[in-house]
Amino acid sequence: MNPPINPSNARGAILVAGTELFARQGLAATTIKAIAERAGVNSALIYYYFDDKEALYDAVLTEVVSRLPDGLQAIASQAPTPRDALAAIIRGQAALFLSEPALPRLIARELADHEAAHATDVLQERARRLLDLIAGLIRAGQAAGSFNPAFEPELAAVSVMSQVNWFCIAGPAIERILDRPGIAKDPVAVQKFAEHVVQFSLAALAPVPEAT
Amino acid sequence: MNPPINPSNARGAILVAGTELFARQGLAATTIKAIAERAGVNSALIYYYFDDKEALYDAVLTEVVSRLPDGLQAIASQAPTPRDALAAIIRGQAALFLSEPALPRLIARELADHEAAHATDVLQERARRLLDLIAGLIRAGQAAGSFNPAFEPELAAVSVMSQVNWFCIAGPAIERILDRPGIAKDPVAVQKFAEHVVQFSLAALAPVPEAT
DNA sequence: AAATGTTAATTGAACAATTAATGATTAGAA
DNA sequence: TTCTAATCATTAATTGTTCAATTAACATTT
Repeated sequence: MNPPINPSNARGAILVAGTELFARQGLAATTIKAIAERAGVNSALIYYYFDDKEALYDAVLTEVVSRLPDGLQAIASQAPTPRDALAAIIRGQAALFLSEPALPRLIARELADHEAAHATDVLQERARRLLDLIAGLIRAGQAAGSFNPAFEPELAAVSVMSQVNWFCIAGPAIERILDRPGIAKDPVAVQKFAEHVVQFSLAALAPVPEAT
Repeated sequence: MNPPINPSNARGAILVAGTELFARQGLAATTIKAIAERAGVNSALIYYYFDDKEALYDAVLTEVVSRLPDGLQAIASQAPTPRDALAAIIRGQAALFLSEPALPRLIARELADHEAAHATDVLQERARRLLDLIAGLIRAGQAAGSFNPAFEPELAAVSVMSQVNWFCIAGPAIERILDRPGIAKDPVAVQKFAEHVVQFSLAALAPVPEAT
């Protein structure tokens, strides 16, 4: 149904250019002319393929989101225990942000623009499935005695996801603040942080050992 | 040095209107005319008080940030233990976002715009102080044996802060996804989540009880 | 108190540049 | 030929910004 985006044809080039510019500058600050120039295309051609600027923005957003692999459900169900499943999801989410560099910035903009939300449905549906998956996993782990039942599963799921999400969205700022250049875009460093999140989250969810 | 912003004079009204509109729509999507109308002021007056649109944006950003109470350092040093200090900081950060509703959205935009960053210095300096404070606290707790020394203090600090930050920035989306309206703006609900973050983070940082 | 001069605050009108969007038109392929 | 893909030229509206002119505020002198 969705032909894979091909930058060598005009429509694909427009989508690619739009993705980069919208991610970098946002909807309002990005001009149709700039997208056309970057795509090596006449600006009127954009209106041949898309209704208007907003429609192109929506198309970019859904394109980026739908290009993401969504095997997280499968990955989780393959894992032997809730702990392993959770770890795999965290690693997978980090890999996902690495695979699509425009994603964190587009998400940050959508969050800030939540009133004039654009392609919220597709983005939000994905987020919902992910949160439900994690919350269910935590619930299962609690029932099995491998997670601390004191936590509300939904809130704990937010805690888990927020770490990777925030790290990727605030990446450039974190690089400067911690004075560790590359930590947010270097795949090794990102995966290392994901590993830290795994340890941190599993430690948080660990059942309390019959404390006094 | 900074007279408190007074919405009853023109300059203050412009700053207030600018804060709301910039937070809601961003720099490029917000027009000078819209700010002037909202402030009940002629649009040319904006150029009497500020050099240009960007200067107004910078002024808004520094205004919002500098209005924030920054007693976190004091709060932390008053706490008897690193655990208490960390808990107080988490609660304080949540209260801070509640006190300044425009802040999370402005931050999200600055993060997305990090190349064309505007008033990064003032915002970043605050973030740096906060992260350093937390990392130092974690280090101290590790040295005292009350925190698990396996964690890198800086990364653990990011993990702690990211939860509240993400919750406040992604608030409206979380409301819809979890189908819990009000959870992101209702002070009680936000403080409840902050309490969850305290429990989650302290559990994560707890020293391991001599496991096999 | 009244009048005056001086500075600050505010406005209306206009400008130049940019922008999104259209419609007519043309090259190329099926 | 007929349909798709692409360009050119243009438009109509918006935008940030400036500037001269006007009003309000205020201290000083009469």
